[in-house]
Amino acid sequence: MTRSQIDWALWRTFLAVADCGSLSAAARHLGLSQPTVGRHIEQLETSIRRRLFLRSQQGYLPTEEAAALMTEAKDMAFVAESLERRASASTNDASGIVRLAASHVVGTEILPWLFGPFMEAHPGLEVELALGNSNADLFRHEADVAVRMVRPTQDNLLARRIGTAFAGLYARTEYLDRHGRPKMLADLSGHRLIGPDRDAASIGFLEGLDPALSRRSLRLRCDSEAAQLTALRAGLGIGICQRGIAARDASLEAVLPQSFRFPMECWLVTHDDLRHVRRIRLLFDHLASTLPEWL
Amino acid sequence: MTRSQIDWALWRTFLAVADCGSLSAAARHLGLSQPTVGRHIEQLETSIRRRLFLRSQQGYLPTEEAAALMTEAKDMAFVAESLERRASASTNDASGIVRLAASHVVGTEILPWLFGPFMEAHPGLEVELALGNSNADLFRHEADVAVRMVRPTQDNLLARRIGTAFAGLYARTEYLDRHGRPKMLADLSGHRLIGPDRDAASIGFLEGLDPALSRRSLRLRCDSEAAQLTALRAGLGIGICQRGIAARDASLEAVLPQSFRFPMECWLVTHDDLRHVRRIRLLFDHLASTLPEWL
DNA sequence: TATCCATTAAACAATATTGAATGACCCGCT
DNA sequence: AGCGGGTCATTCAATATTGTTTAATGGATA
Repeated sequence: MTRSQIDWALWRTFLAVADCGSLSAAARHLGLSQPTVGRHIEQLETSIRRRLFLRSQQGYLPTEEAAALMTEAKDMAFVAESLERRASASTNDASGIVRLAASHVVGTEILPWLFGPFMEAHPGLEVELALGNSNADLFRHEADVAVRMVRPTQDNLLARRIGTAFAGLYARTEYLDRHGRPKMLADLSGHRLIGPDRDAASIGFLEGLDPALSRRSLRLRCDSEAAQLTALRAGLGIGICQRGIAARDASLEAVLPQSFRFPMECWLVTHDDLRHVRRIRLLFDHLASTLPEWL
Repeated sequence: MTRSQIDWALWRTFLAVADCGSLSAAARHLGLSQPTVGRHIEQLETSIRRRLFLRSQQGYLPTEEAAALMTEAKDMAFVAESLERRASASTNDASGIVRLAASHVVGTEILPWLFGPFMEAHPGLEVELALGNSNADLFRHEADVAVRMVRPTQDNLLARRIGTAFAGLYARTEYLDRHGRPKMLADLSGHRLIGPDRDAASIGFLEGLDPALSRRSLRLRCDSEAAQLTALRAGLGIGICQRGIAARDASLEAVLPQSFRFPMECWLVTHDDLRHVRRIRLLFDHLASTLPEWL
């Protein structure tokens, strides 16, 4: 069943020391004393017969071996946190914490607008937003519900198709007034284009749309879509934006809307076994009903 | 960083009690005494202000709330185990435990044959086989390396395409002697077909190949592919089998090999950050070089 | 160079955790 | 009905863990 011999608590202080960089800092963070934290590390090191930190008067420096364990230790922390969160609220109460994962853009541009009436209706509920682009978050227990733009493949996930978001090219009206409005795709080459930097997925996606849209053809490159959006709004050039978001911004104007438009399926995802947890169900259903009109 | 307040060790005994069904059994299993296990549960329950077990003289029965936490608690155990395993062996030693995930069929029919020379060459290495059909195992830290028949979608995974395995219809020669050899697809309907039971993915897949292959057309249904294979070998009927496996079994004979043959990409997958861990790399490379000829 | 602020390490006392032992209970079996 | 095997709860002493305090060390700063 459980074959592990090492006290799980030791991993927790291991993580804290590695993150904080010193016994003392970790101790403050964990609410323990510096000697105990030191003893925990000692204990862990003798258990695994391996040195995890280089000691110095300036703090504890993780060895390579310790660094290799960090991702897993973090996972452990995620699970613990999630476990605690789920345990602290009843299954069928409309109270507790719900953690929602989404991309930066969706999380900043759309979601906040949807929470007003929801939080009004359920005063006991707390919502946490975990923004990022990884789809791993549901698996790593970083969130209870996720808004995703790709169809989830994993089983043991409950997914509902919310609708289709369309993305297109947009630019600030002032920019277009000054630099002209492209009439055809070829006109784009003369423009300041905004797009991804080194994110392989996005670049590949862009080139798939039109081979002319290589990475080098972009004048402003940034992997943060939120920053790209702000750049658009600042009038720096032409870039990709979701139609729904652009539509709600009077300063933005569509560019070549008929020749450049691609759909993105939008999915709402949660863990299978959380289906019947009241607070999660509430958020899930609320998003399912309100999100579509924002796409 | 770590917002959890609850001692991680408590979750460990929580899991043990829920799994074992009683304080005493859990205590034996954990190497603790029955009173401490009881105190742990008490402590956990007061921490989360929720009752996790129904007490009785016959043992501790998990409440619904506790049941809802089980998957996560198990995940925690997986991570802890994996952490311990990875920590106990040096990054650049050819020693320690490597855990390999694969389907039941691959794990029973192919992999054992590949380990001989490998374990000979690396006496310090221990190999664990985690057989199952879920692709979640890498994520849930159940394994270090996985053999998968679908292209892995997650990022932060290192995947190498091993080759293409072909699957086709096969039956035992005796069966075909007695019941005749189908000459065309339509002939199949008169035969005893062996296939999946309720596994939605497999059923959908089968129907996609040929609409005639509905679930009802199957005479022996079982979700275990290994059992299907044994049924084939027992001469119970016609079923799907990987070409490589069937080729090594003289009693099996291909059925309609030209009209029914579908490819499955075979992938070797590991975590990104484990690329440089010696023992994992060794297994990965060994499989990459020996597996293709067995497909 | 002297001082201050951070760190780790060591020693000892306070505290919390644990285990052993016990009694009470329930179930199934003979 | 009585017995054996399993369970849980309680008590108290043994033990292990923790915190406090101290001293020593290194780096930054004036």
